[in-house]
Amino acid sequence: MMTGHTMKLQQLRFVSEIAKQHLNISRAALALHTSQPGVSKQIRQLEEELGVEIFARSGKHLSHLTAAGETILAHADEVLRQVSAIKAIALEHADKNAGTLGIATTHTQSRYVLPPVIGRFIGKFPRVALQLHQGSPVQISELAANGTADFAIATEALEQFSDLVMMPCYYWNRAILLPRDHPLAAGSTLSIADLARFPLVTYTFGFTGRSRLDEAFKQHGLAPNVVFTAADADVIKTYVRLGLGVGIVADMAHEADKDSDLIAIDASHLFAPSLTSIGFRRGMHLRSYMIEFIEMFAPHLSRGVIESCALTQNTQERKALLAELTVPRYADLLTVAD
Amino acid sequence: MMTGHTMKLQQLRFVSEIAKQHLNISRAALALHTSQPGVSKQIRQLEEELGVEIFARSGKHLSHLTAAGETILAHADEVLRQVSAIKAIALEHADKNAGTLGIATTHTQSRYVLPPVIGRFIGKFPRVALQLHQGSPVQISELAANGTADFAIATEALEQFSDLVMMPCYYWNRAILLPRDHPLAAGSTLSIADLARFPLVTYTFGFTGRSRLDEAFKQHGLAPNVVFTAADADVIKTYVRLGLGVGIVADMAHEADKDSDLIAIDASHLFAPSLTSIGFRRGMHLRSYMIEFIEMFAPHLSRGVIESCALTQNTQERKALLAELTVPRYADLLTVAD
DNA sequence: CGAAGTTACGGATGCCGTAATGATG
DNA sequence: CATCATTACGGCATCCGTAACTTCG
Repeated sequence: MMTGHTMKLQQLRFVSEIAKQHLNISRAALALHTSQPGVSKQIRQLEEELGVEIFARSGKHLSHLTAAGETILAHADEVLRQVSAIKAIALEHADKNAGTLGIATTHTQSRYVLPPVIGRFIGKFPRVALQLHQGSPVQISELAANGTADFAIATEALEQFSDLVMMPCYYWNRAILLPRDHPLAAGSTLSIADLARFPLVTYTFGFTGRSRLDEAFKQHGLAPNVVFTAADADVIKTYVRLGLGVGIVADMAHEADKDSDLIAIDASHLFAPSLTSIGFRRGMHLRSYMIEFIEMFAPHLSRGVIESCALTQNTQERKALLAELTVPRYADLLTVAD
Repeated sequence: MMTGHTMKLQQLRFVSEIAKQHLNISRAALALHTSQPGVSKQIRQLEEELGVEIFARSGKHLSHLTAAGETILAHADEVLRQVSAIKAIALEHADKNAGTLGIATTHTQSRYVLPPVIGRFIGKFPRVALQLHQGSPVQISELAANGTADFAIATEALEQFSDLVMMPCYYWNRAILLPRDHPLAAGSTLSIADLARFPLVTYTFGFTGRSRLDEAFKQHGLAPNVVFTAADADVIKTYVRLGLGVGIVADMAHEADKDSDLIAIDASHLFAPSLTSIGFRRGMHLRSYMIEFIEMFAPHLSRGVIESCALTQNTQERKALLAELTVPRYADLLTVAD
């Protein structure tokens, strides 16, 4: 018989993973829990069947994707997306209300914003196992993009991943936290210049809208004296309490009851608002409880809008869809929820 | 080890083909050149792996698709489209200018319209093997939809197939063909009523815009006396020459030189114009010579427009794209070509 | 020499085809 | 009883993992 060698899904997985692993077959094999030689051979078989090289070799290394490979990769990824959609659909129909939900997000979200949402969620979907992954915005994006998590929720650096569909959830701003005996606690309305005069304690760069903060100072030609940074507000508050400096945190992080020993001053007149978004892989099948989660988290995102976004290939169209939404501010969400 | 049973492309092919064959596994097996038991078993395995029934069984028959099956089918079809795109891409890169081009069309097109186009095409692409499939409009659609042909070119009944992307090529109308000694040959401008008074020879219903013709008579409350119908204009002309009646054929079918023994009268004032379109499977990868073929056939369709249409999922958007085109009349195409 | 890809080989999985069985109208 | 799906079974391809080889920096 002829060596018909009909294309296999595995082979497409291999192609995709090799590309994802920067053309390193060994890494790809590792990531897919299989052997290097197996991957290598399947790739060669696929290339033989297609009659085209997908990867260009220089010596014993894969140097780059060929032109054909570039295009094939895009289609292979699409195939894999569809396949995982099929699996998700099957789960959906096997049991609408059971499954898993992986959320990758930052400390701010998981510590302050998500608890009430997740509380309601597990109340309604007790048989959905929740996994919370915490990390930097970049890590979060990767977790969502590679399927470790279903959703990414964060404020910064998520738009870069073209594989992710991002939807706006709410605008928020900062709160200034002061010890009760701090000089600024007495003053009237705060200015950027006031802040620049004191040591500051805030988020590490890349976290929770830190870049917006820097912009504001820069616009006024001021250099903030940031003496301490942390990735999470709990740590920041601790150091504010020690008198190390003035805390600038997301307003979500201020808890009136537990932080009553600190003075909190709204700083929305000082900084441009930041936008927190939720994202998921393009073309991913959203299980119904996933959609409900989004609705709980961001009530202005309705099932219809979400599904349209999930299906729309074109980034421009998606933007148009989303532009019609009225995105709430976090403070307003709170009053509604209570 | 667990029986992991990873989903196979074959299984998706089976699902798709069974659905296409009206839920008849035997037919599907036949169509895919394999055995019924094999197909049956693979389907069960897939269903087992997914944990969902795709097909609902009533006794020993597949009665319908389950809800899950409906959705899964759509994704399976998409996977298969992508896979065939990958194959086409490979061919494309293996040799840009070699391959095959299957065109399914009617007699009118293949006999009168296509010859000059195909002449130019094989001049430019001598290493592309051309296959011309002839059939009724419905057959043509099926040939294109199931991949036997790459293109469908026809006037009627192509819009129904949601799997096909149709693009308008040209408007055309009818010519009246008369023997030189026919009474109508002497008269001035012809009317529908004139035609109704004589026996007519024209296309069989369902071919080459026949329905437009019937409409015109019906609008005037007239019943045409169609004494003979054929699927092709050559046959019609033959019978006109025998004096059997007045011929009504597509204007493309009138050849001034070869039909000089007949009187030809333009009938565009009597009938509404018909539109000939070219179509291909949605999402199909168009090889570059295929795009050039379309450009040769319908110069107003540029590569950019064609590719946009091929990629656009949404039917509405496609309509919008096409609405901006100026579709020429066949007669005008001729003068440009010469 | 270390890291990475390819070749060689053996075992086990699993696909497919033939034949037999069961169910349905 | 004819049609169609499922079960049973055996052969054969092929996929994968281990081990040895090669090539490049």
